[in-house]
Amino acid sequence: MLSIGEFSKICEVSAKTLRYYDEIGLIHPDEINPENGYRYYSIRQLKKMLFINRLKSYHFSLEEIKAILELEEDQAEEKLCSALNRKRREIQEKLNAFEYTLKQMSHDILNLKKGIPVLSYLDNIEVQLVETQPMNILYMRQMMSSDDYALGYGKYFSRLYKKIAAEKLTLLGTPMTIYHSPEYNPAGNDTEFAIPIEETVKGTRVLPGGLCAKSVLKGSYSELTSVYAKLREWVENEEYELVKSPYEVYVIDPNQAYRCRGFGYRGVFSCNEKIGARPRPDILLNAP
Amino acid sequence: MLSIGEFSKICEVSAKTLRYYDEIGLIHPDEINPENGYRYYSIRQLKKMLFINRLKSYHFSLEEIKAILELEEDQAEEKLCSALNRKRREIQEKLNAFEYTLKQMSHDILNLKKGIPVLSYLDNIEVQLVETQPMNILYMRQMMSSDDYALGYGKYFSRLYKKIAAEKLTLLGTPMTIYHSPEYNPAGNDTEFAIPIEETVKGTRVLPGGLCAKSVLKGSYSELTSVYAKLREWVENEEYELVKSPYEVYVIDPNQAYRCRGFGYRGVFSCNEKIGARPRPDILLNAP
DNA sequence: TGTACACTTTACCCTAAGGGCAAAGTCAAC
DNA sequence: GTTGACTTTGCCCTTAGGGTAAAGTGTACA
Repeated sequence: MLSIGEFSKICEVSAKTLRYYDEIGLIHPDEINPENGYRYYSIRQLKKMLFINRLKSYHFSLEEIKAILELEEDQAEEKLCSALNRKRREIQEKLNAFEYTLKQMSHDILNLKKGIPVLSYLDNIEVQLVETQPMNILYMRQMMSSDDYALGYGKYFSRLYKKIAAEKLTLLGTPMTIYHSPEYNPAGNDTEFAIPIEETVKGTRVLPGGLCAKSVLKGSYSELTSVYAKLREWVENEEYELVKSPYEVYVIDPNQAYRCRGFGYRGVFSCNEKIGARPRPDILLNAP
Repeated sequence: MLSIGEFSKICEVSAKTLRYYDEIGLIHPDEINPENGYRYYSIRQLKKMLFINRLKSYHFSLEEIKAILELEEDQAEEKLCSALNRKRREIQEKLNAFEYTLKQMSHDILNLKKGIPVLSYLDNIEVQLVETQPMNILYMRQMMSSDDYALGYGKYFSRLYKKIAAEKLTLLGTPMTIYHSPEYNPAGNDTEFAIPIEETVKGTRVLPGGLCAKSVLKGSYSELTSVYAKLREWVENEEYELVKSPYEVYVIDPNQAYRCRGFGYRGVFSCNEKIGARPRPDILLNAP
């Protein structure tokens, strides 16, 4: 039998870690001297420890590893395989996120070298007050969690486009999303996907016109929340008040980088100076 | 002025987070009502908050962000730029690590589908007892931290190869590393890089022959520690004892995946049953 | 004016995977 | 018998906040 120090050196794992793993029930020493509490590991346990290390290197949490180790013999292989596949997808996603981050960072670094501050685009966001006309839209309304959005844009817009094609309707503009939830909630947002069309059929409604604060964003999605914040800032400064669901119009394809975001506001100069924390979606909704 | 709730919604950051940032001195509300302690943020602070969010998305820690925010005006741009470059390299490294992990996982998954257990290679590690001959080696000995190894192999071996070329020496084998530290220490290991040659010149020594436990690994570096463990297991079972610095011979290029690892052991059947926790580098060192 | 409810405050405990340190007990070698 | 290496448990620490509670505050509405 090996003492904890010997076993730890063979496995290249610290003694502290081995004690911790014992505590959480991941790997229990084969023998514990009842007199002094010394832990003794058998060489048989080496393989288990190496397996744990392997799974750790695959970024499984200790809890996940414990679950894998406790699998019944007959289904172990199958479940391990599916766990590996799941984890591989997770890592692939993180990798993609890193790639995206790298792109953004490179963009910022390039700008900095040219002497352009990182957040300079904020000062370039122009907010305009516009009067919009009512619009006939084909829509689908759906609760969307924040995870759903990436896939959701493609899914729902392509459904709408299919319907337009199938029923030979007349396209009048680019797609848009209308956010009906009073505030952003990662768990779920009442989201409306819409495309302006000519005909009034089942599944269409009129998006009313009116006074609207408008900004056009040419840039990546990550800057969208800044535009949102800038619009709010403008609205506060100009002493307007948000009165209906904000919406975005995708000037180019939603999977591309050009977007246009608008809010519906009521032009009431005498109202309270702060933006209503909860927009009241009851008066009018304006288009950019 | 905006209450914490209003500011939090505009920035899409939780109120709890804002309080935390106040506590650690990252962003302090412009005004605090001395009567009730209510925090009030000005719209001017929006930009700072958006900047913090941007840096967070680049995986800067809050401490790093704080340091960046506290930079003097005149050097801010330059230091920000270098911080971004540093962080970009960090992320690139993580990305590379992820790519490597994905490769390994795919390899394991493929094996599992064929019915081959993940750690099956462990059972295929053959340990042999061999008698080796003394060898003349050209060497460089260096303290190496665990971070240095990736670059170190290339660096030191290429120096040795350059010397061999410059002095027209005769190559007799592939490169090897000898680990002189009594046990693995991430902070620094006494490491010897060596290449067997014919001539006895300055910078050569004789690597003594003798009894040696030998394993050949065909596989990725990540499996090396398992081979190390397997060798120790074998040595214990056969009741040998480690007596000199272990070493590795690179059958193919050290940047490729074939390696061969050997230990020097003294064939003493009567000695204690456990592997010495610290090998005693004083008797003999054997070649595979 | 009273009440209900939304909002804010501080305070305390929790996370994952151990690291660091201290005090006390134990083991093996000399 | 002594020394030094090893082991034990226990406690506090780490990141970036999340969750909850109790108490105080602000505002809209009847």
